[in-house]
Amino acid sequence: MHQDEKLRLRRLPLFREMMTPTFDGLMEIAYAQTFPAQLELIRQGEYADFLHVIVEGSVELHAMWNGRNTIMGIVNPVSTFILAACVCEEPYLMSARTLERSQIVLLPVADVRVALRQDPDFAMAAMRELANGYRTFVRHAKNLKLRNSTERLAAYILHQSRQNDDMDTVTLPVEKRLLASHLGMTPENLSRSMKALQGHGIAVRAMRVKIADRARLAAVAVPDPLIDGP
Amino acid sequence: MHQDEKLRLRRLPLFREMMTPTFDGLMEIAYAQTFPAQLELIRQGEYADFLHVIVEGSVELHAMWNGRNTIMGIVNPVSTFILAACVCEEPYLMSARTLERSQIVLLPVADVRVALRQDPDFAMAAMRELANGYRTFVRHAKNLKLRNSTERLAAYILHQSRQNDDMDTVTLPVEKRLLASHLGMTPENLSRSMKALQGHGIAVRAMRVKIADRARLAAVAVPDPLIDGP
DNA sequence: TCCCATAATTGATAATAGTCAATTATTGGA
DNA sequence: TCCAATAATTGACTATTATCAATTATGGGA
Repeated sequence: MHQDEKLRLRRLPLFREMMTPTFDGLMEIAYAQTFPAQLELIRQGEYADFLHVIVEGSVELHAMWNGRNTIMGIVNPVSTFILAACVCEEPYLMSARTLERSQIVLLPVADVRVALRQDPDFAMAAMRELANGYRTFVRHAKNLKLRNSTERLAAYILHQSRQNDDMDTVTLPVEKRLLASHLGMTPENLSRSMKALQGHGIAVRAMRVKIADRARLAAVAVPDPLIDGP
Repeated sequence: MHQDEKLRLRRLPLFREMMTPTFDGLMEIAYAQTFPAQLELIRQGEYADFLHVIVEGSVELHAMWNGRNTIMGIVNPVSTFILAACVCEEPYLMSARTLERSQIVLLPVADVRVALRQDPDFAMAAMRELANGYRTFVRHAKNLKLRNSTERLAAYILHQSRQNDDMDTVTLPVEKRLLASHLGMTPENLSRSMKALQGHGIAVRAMRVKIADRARLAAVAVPDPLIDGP
């Protein structure tokens, strides 16, 4: 663990407010590791051994059942994942795989649990982190149940734009087939939905989506912070 | 708050391990209230004022968007709901409505937050509660994305049986139209899926489902604790 | 016990989404 | 720069799910 990595971690909501001794204690036993692309970091059904913090690269959370597979989320730096399985001492519900070469900091769960007990600020931060994770999946489920696939895509594009300062051009952060899986549709259907939305305010060229008429796109998406997030 | 209500709350995972003074302090400002059926307790988009504990009756969590509506979960005694919105100080993502006459204990969020800071055992329990809620919705999303509607119904029936000591006769705990919404389908489709499953090991008479051939039903549902819960 | 409001079912049809196969783009390495 | 592997798109078709309308069943009060 280098000094500047420590500092980046320290800025995370989860670690920002914890006491310095607790933080330093955790950092001493933490280790950073660089993984190649497409590496399975976590397999669903196994038990948590480390809390993961992604420092560089990107990681996909996915789930499998009966030969089917779906992407449940994509994690970008700097953030933690699978805190819930660490707290519960129960098996992972999702697998995690690097999408590209990624640097990950690993914190042994036993030490994390000790730190949680010792440091009320850390505990409060973990609670907020868990509450946010909970809310993310409530939103995901609402999105799936209340919108059809074209509406989900429209909402996704608007939300990406919003995350980027309301820029009129959005560059999709992942391959379309991954995005399709995340949005709960097939790649073929994503393609057709994109085409359909070209009659509703967007223009598409490869990974770049230009929002030509925001109002028309919003009329399809009907954006809602209680689904799309703030 | 009567003494026996206090005791019932005290047995909940969230309150079981907290220190007695913290618990008693919370109970002093808590108040129990009985609500009629079909009463909207919480409206999505509003801010949390009370942590809710259902002591008797049942409550439905639902979400609305653009004129559409879906049931996200059903809460039975004795358990808490909307802890996440309390911790986050952010708006509710779901509404809550009594399904029948229900008794609910209300704990002002401000006091809950103070107790969380003061009592590490309570904080740890809250963390576990949030982690479990998180996992519930991960499972819900996996169920929606990986299974089709008949498979979801089959899995639901098997899970209900499992919850009831593997009894061969399951009595649906809610109206079919509510179950349909929870499972992400229309009532008409639930009806048709029930009929389809009659060729796969079940017999249905009104709200009673008899599992005649568990193996055949399981062949459709492919039960998985990582989706259906333990 | 009967009645009636409401829930559940059924059939017909439409909308939505998935599958398969073929073609066209794209992109990262030699 | 080109080439090959992979991703994306397209078309035809199928499967799944929703909608609408009509009918039948159910269960809680008078």
